Amino acid sequence: MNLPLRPRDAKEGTRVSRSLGCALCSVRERSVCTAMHQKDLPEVEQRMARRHAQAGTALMTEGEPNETLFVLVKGSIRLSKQLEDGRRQVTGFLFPGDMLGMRKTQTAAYTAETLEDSYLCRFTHGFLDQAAERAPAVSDRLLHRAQHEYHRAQEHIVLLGKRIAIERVQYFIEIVDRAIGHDDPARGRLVPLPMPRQDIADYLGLRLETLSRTLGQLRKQGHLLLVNKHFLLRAETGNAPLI
Amino acid sequence: MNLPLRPRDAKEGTRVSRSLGCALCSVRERSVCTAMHQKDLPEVEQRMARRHAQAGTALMTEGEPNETLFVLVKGSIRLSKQLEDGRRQVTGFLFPGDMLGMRKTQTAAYTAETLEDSYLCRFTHGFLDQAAERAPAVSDRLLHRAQHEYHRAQEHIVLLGKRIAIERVQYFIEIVDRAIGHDDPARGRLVPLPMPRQDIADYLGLRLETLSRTLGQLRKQGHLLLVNKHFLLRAETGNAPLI
DNA sequence: GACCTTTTTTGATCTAGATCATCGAATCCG
DNA sequence: CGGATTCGATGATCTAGATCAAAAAAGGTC
Repeated sequence: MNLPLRPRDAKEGTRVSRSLGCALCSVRERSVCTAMHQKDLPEVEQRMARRHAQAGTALMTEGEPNETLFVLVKGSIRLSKQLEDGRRQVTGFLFPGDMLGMRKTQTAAYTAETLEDSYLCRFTHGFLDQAAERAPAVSDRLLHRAQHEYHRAQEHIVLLGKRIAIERVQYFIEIVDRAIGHDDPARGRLVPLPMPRQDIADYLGLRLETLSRTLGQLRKQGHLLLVNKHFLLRAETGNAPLI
Repeated sequence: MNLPLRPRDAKEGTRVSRSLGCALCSVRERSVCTAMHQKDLPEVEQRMARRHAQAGTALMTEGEPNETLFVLVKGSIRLSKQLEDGRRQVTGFLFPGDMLGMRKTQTAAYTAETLEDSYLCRFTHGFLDQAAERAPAVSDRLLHRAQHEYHRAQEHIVLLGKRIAIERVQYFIEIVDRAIGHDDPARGRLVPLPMPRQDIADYLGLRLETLSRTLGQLRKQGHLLLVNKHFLLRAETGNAPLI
């Protein structure tokens, strides 16, 4: 089978990212930037910092202060919280268009780390406050995204509180598929899984072994095809098994 | 034992609520209102609606539009989400000072119902937008509370994903104790539980029977004293068992 | 107060998923 | 390239909490 390569080539990424101004940004309509006045974009471009972050970069650390808002342009981020005794819960994943650090905080509630080489735009909250004064839609946009995160968290709560293992795994694949998006029709139903199995298990409240067994079960039942560690192919919804 | 009565008498409640203006409101500093200009309070008082809601009133329904922001002044609220097949997950509880409906929505993500007779202040989002233009702190306040809800949801995710039954129950008592607060020193470590056991179980991702057994276990071990269905007395932290 | 309904507690048993253990497959690196 | 290391899959067994069943309390009603 001919696998599409993940577009993670750093050099190409850099070029693309630098060549596109805000006006052409692929995630503009999902982020705060959409709320800023068109005429302010040049200043926005000047005041914000574009940043390439290698896989594994901590953007925010539980318990430490955070001063900046990040807009994830390309890549993916893992959010997690640590228990006193070392148990770790992954509380969410962020994909292109998602934002991080909607509000300045003294002690961040969670840790955020890139899962793969990623591109981000950074804004200081000082700049955002100014922007909000000129365009009140900026505040609304931040509130909108915060609310959105809250609703995702509530779905996660339902998942952990009420769903059995196989439902959790299916729902997770659904989420990633929707988040990474059908914007590329050539991609078909190929779902990328940029995170290791342990992260998925820690997100789903399952042990690694249970996740592995459940994925195996879904594969045997023809619901999906595990292409490799980082890609799976979903079967058509309904009952047409793959292969 | 001499139990303090729950202050749920509707007539008394009404009198208290009506006699206090915003300036004397017990939850003002926790809600949006703290962000409004002092001189605007008379208009705020005129434009908002005070409301007494009986136990069991639905303030917001999953899937239906919501136009108003509520500030809970007295009482408690249950937030829940329903699965297709009827399974229900309680996603949160609100206590005095908490807010609901930070943003106007076409389809609410969850249902909110009062657990006991409660007092609320209602604001239309139209009014809030005006207030935000005059005082930008209003927007920030809403964002702050939305963020706060998100962080609570993340704690809930950790609870459901990583904690065992006894930890969940202890953590829940801790939350309620902190939320309903130590503002009344005479109350001591008496924790009110305004919700039925089934709601607590549905919040904790446990079956009713498991919750009941776990509470029994904590009681036997001397960590708490079940005073009656709606009140329990916590032992001092550490190891001094009650009784 | 006696009767009925609802809520909570307690008991007996079962099972989904955890835990422990091993093996195979990628990935890394000199 | 080959050995080391990390990551994922699979097998055997165990257990926390679910499920099924029933009794005991707590409320409500006439």
